[in-house]
Amino acid sequence: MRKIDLSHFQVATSGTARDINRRILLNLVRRHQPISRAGLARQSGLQRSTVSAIAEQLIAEHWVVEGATGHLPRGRKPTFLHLNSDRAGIIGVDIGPVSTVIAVASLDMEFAAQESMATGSDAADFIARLGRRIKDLMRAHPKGSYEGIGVCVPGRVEVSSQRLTFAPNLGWKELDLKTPLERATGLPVELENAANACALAELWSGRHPEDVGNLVAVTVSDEIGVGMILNGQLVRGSTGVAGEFGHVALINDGPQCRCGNRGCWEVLASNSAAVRCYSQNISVRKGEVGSKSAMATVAFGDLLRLVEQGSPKACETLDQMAHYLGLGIAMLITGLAPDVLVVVGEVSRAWKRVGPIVLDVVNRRSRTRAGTRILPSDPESPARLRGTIALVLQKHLGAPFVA
Amino acid sequence: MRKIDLSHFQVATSGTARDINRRILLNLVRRHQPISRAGLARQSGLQRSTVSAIAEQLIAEHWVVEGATGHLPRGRKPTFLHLNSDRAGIIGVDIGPVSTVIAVASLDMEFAAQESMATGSDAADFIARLGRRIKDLMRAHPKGSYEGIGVCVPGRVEVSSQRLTFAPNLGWKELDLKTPLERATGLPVELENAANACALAELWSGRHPEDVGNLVAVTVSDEIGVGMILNGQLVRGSTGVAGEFGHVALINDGPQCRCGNRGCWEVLASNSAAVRCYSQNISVRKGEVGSKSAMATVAFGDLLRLVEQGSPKACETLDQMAHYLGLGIAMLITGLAPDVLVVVGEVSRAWKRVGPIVLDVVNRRSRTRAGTRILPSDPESPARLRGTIALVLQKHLGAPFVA
DNA sequence: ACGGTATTGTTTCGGCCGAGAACAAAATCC
DNA sequence: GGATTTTGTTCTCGGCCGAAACAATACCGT
Repeated sequence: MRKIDLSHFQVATSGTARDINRRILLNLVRRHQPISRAGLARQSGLQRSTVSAIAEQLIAEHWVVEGATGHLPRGRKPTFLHLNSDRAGIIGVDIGPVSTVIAVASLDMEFAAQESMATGSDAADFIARLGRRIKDLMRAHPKGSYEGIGVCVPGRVEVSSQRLTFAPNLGWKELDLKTPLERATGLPVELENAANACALAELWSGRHPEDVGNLVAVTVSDEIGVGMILNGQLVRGSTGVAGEFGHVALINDGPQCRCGNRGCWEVLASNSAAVRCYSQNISVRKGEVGSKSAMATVAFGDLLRLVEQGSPKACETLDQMAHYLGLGIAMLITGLAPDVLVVVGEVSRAWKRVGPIVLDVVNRRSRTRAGTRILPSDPESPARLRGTIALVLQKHLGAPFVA
Repeated sequence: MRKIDLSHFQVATSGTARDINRRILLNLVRRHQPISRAGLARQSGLQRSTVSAIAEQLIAEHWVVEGATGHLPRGRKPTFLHLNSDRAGIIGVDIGPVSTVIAVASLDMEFAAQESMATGSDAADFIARLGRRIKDLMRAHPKGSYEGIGVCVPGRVEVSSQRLTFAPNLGWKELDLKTPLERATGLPVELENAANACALAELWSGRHPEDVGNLVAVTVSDEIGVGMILNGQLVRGSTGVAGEFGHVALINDGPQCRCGNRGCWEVLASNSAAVRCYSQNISVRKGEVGSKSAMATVAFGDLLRLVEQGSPKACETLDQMAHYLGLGIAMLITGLAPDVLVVVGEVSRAWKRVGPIVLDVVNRRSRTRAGTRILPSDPESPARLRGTIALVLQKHLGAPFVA
């Protein structure tokens, strides 16, 4: 039960009931399609007359379409309803430190096109180029209409103004991406942090059969980000800085983190932490401590390849990374007890090796396992990008804001 | 924006709009009383006619009463509306390991009576005694009617069945308190974990001028519990086991915790941790390591008294406890970025000493302070008990569940 | 003193919406 | 071919909000 926020509430008007039931039916169609009007009435508890009226609206707006007629042992044939996934397209933009991916998806979250461009350090220039690329992409993939643009960034987004407030990896700070992009494209823009986007992707794309209301996404790259969905909705904190569990110190007197602390989860279990650890490992071997050349040559992808080839040093490094990953994950599970925890990032490619170690640590660490399923994100499917689509999708499929 | 849970949703009926607006108006009366109907219309954005209709209902049900008429420079005198705090009473029950407190409160969360009884280890006997005491208390304080009973326990409550599933301190396990108590008293019973109750207490009792939507309560006793309110609502996790941050390991190779881990926050910063530390401290002094007699004599309250008297050993112990408290609080602030974090428990009595240490640790630890205010709970006002009242109150004042 | 004006609270009407019942349509079974 | 069953539509009723008109008070300036 939520407390009503008296500085930001929404009264009910005569159209509120319709809005609520409309969204419920749209979700039921999405989940159970193909489904008849009578089926919807059974599933929802609404009267068939009400369902028919709402269905008529949804069909008129092309959200759903009538499909084949079904077949029953008795009685009149039902006409099935489907979600009209081609009603409109959604643009997803995943801004990374070096390159930015732009994609077109349909309402069923399937991608129709995908291309990438350099990010660059000049923010104004980037926004201009991005706007042009998006317009070109829309022209190349005519979809009838476009619902909006979802954007994710590796940084923090201020929750009310939707401004980017903190993105050390991009070299920008205090930037308004939303307004110029909306002006350039004429579409509504939704901005979100990358880890949060991953959490949304898992929430909305049907990998989990039953509905999960509590889900945590851990993104592992050169940073560690955490996106939390609790009570079925994203937790942003009042200022948008929630989820910085990557900067919780897990051990005393650990390595120095760039946040100023020592022993942060991020400085122990991120990709760059693994690379640093590996470099030191082999440098020590070769007696060239601090050698810049050795440290610069290995990327995290290389390390994973070395593990596949059976390099003992690389395996040792990865196992240690997995151990530290487990420590942080154990913290999240004991504290938040989600139904599902997904690990996103290149490590998920080596989950056959990493997974058991993480699970072992978590089992030893968290008293009440809380039944959390720990899953690697599908490495083939772009989690962040799917999240940007979900970001736009939830405006239509999410629960309406009332009271 | 919340995702609609298709296995547990609520369609809108013709009465839904009224329910929503009614709750909003009731909250506005609570916040801004005394307030006229026209004032409510301005605050809510509803039409005066709608406000009048709803006000008529609320007055008929004695939720609000008409009070004095106001005075304006021009125009008709407004008739002020007040919350009728004596409409009904609420019973609050705070079950502790040794004693249980029962109280009667009015709708404005003011206590009219308060008494305590022994808890005991026989659960069935306890429930029977509790039921009798509540009925006696209601007879002694006739309130017209009673809205319900709020109960908090130092343990975990399964979220759907409202059964007590885990309460090591009480010696009970897997117990249904709700059903027998409802049968005995004829009132609806709401059961909740103690830390969650404290969080609710802070959320609903007007210590915070603006509405806070993100709030964390840390209860420090012989255990450490965390109650989280994010996006304006309690986070229980799907099984009701969220908030066990007390069992996150903050240092490597710390003392053994009874949960099986080492170095848990709870084993470092709880009252019993401080007592253990102090006992070891003075035992070492006196050369009687492990002496049971020395360890048994000191309670945490005694330790606080010794601090007040300026005992160096006691001060040292408390400072260390404060340091570890700060470590855990820093974790919560970096991860959850709440607006407010309240510390509940006997330590809050020594906040003048503890507070600065906690603040210092948090400032050094959390990169983005997120503007979280860290407050001690008022030691005089029973936080857990206030929470049990809030538990019942929110059924009427909380946002309705739709979609 | 008296009309003008501002404000509050009520009344009335129109429109939206869901509930429910009746009805038409369509298919199967006996 | 009629009984039965299921689907989908139509129609009426009651609940509710929005808007506007109206009644009830006050104060102010002349």
